Amino acid sequence: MSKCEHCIVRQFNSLNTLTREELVRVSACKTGRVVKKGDIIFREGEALNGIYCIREGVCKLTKLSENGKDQVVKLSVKGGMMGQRSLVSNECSNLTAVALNDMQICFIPKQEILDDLQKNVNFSMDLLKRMAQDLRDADDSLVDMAQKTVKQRLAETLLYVKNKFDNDADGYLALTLSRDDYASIVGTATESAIRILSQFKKEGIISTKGKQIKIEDEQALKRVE
Amino acid sequence: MSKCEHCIVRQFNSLNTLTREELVRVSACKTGRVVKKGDIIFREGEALNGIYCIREGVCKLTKLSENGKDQVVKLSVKGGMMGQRSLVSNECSNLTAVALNDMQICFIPKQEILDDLQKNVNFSMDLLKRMAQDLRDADDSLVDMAQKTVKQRLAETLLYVKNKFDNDADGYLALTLSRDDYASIVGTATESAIRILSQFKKEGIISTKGKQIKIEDEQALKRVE
DNA sequence: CGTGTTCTTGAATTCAGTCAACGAATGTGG
DNA sequence: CCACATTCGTTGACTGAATTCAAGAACACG
Repeated sequence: MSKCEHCIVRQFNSLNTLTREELVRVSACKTGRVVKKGDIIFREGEALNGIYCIREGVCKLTKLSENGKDQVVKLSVKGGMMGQRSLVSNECSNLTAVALNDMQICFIPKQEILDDLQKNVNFSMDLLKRMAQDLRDADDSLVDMAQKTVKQRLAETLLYVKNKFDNDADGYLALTLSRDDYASIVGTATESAIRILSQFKKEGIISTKGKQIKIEDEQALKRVE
Repeated sequence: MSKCEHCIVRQFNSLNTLTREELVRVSACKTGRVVKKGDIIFREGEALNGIYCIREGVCKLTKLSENGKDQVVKLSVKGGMMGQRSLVSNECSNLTAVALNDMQICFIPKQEILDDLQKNVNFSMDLLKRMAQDLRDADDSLVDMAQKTVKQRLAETLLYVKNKFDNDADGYLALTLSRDDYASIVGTATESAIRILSQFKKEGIISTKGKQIKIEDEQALKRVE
């Protein structure tokens, strides 16, 4: 298994602030894992005992609402970390992580990270900064969720996916999500999401091929109200 | 002005992890301020240059959505801190703070806090923990916002206010909010909030006297769906 | 091939937002 | 202290948005 100190993915997250020695120690106790599309990495309510670092692939972090529907709270991608929040507050996971792709992830045990947090101010400050950013993002999403229509949120989600994952060679969104996933990100019923997508299609704003989506008129999406 | 090292409010927030000397230094550079009900403490987009510590009173943290409506993201109370997120990520404020009561607040300049964050691991870890908790709360709210009905959210808000602020001598909620505030917490139109409140009233779940609200049947509120 | 999942559409219904109007409460200046 | 203006709370009627239920088509997979 490759070593953390040589891992390029690290540059995208807080682990980049660790010293060489710290990385070597982390590397020594980490474990790798391959995850297939659709697999659950961890579940809401589960004790995590460490953090995950995503080497490859994408996953969704969801939370089950009381009415039994999953709500996607965040998408995590290559270079991302998962489980920091639970680790820091010493709680069980608040979210469920499900792979949207085939993935490769690393697991770093809790104690190692806690030690580094205590000893390396750069690390704790970086984690603090990223948590602050996550908090801002969450607040922004909250406001969108509360104040915008399903149509607006879906338009924003499409733009988000395009910006974050770009297009594939044919111009389709590089990250392919099911209609269900879209609905669960936007916070609506699957049929509602589908209905709006087909409306966008009719208006020439997007085109589709199976579950793949191509954005034809980005400006129009930005103008949706 | 009273000194931080003697301030009892500190025990409710991260400042409690500071050493006596650090507190003395903080105390020396802090400034106090009295804020009247309805006053704006800081605005979205404003540079904060420090953090606020609430000595007395309650305020709402809101964010303006694109459609021009304010959404309440959080209520901050006695002992709470505001502005940490912006300080940590070195950004302008993401939220507007408006006093719901007459308040007393203290302001501690940025540099002082940043120094302490660098030097005192207990402090940075505590802040990290609290930020993690805020993030969890935000995620939970997000899911509620996305998946629950206005009625459910309003019921939860009433329960939240009761639990967090308790009742006054007559059994009315100790924190009196305007119908507008309730609507803005729940993320709905004022009339919708009013309509549901009068429905609760008709069902004997709550009673009202002017803008004051008394919860008559807490269990019924918990059962709302 | 079936068989199950995912996608799609229709119709009926419920939910929530908007506009309009009015009374009650609150605050202000004379 | 009163008259006025202003805000806040309340309700009705209407419209549009979104959910639900139902059913069929397309697709994926063993």
